[in-house]
Amino acid sequence: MPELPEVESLRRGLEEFVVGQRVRNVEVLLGKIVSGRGTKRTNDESKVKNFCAKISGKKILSITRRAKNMMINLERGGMLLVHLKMTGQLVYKSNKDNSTVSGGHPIQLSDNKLPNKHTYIIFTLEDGVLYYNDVRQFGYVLYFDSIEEINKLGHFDDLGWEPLDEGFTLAAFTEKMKSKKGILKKLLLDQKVVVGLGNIYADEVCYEAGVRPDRKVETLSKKEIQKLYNSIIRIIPRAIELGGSSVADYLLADGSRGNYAHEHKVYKRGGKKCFKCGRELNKSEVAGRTTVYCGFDQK
DNA sequence: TATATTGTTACACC
DNA sequence: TGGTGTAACAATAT
Repeated sequence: MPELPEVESLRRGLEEFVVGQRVRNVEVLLGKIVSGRGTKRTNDESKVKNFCAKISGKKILSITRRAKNMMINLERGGMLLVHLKMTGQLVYKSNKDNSTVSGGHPIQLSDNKLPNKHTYIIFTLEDGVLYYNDVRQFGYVLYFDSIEEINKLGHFDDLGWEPLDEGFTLAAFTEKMKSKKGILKKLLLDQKVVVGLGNIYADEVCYEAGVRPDRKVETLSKKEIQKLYNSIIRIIPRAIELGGSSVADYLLADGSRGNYAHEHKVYKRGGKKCFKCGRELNKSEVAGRTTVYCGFDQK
């Protein structure tokens, strides 16, 4: 489940390998991935044709990110908007040496041939191949002629603060939380408030802050809001630094696994011992999501 | 074989 | 309006 740290790690890795390369060829193996967002997508042949035609021959200028969206910026203003949703992967494999990518990091794909049955887009670049894989097919890779075209969709309109941006201050966060009601975890998962948290980091943030994820926001003290804020701005960069969380269907740009999973304190640890007090961690459903917290250390 | 899983959107409901 | 809950998307692990 790529959340912000995973997307940012992938962005940084890919940037290093593919920026400056020209796209030689594009092959789309599942049309719906490139034909829209949401649940009403279809395999639209004309959209697929347009997608390939617009991208082929263009040089990759940069890769940027907004929330969990990645933008692969092409020549003449064109760009790809990539959302991995839950199981999307972008894997770059260098032609120069099948076992390595630039930078010398080993690519751990020897027993994981590409393309595989979940490969839906193949971008052939000058020095390698970029694969889009997506087991559950919820993600998308869309082409736009300009950022204005994306903005027209209102795609980014409702996104809240980037947790790493200067605008995300304690004062602003506090004010926002004070204006809200409802379940804390729901607010943390709400991309309209702060972007980038998903089910893993929402639980991790609550644990580190010592606040139960099922607390009502309106009952939070100023100090608790501050703890939550501090946890967000500490955990997100730390996770990026470690290359994101390793989950079963997520790989880094170089094919390796992220290392943040080793630091998960609660995610996937329901029933296991709390690292602080040794008591059994509580697993339940909060805001419609599987949630793990310590009933003793989190108030 | 049934169930849990999860990012996001759509939509019904109060 | 704001907040809640659920379905949908799809395939896999358990």
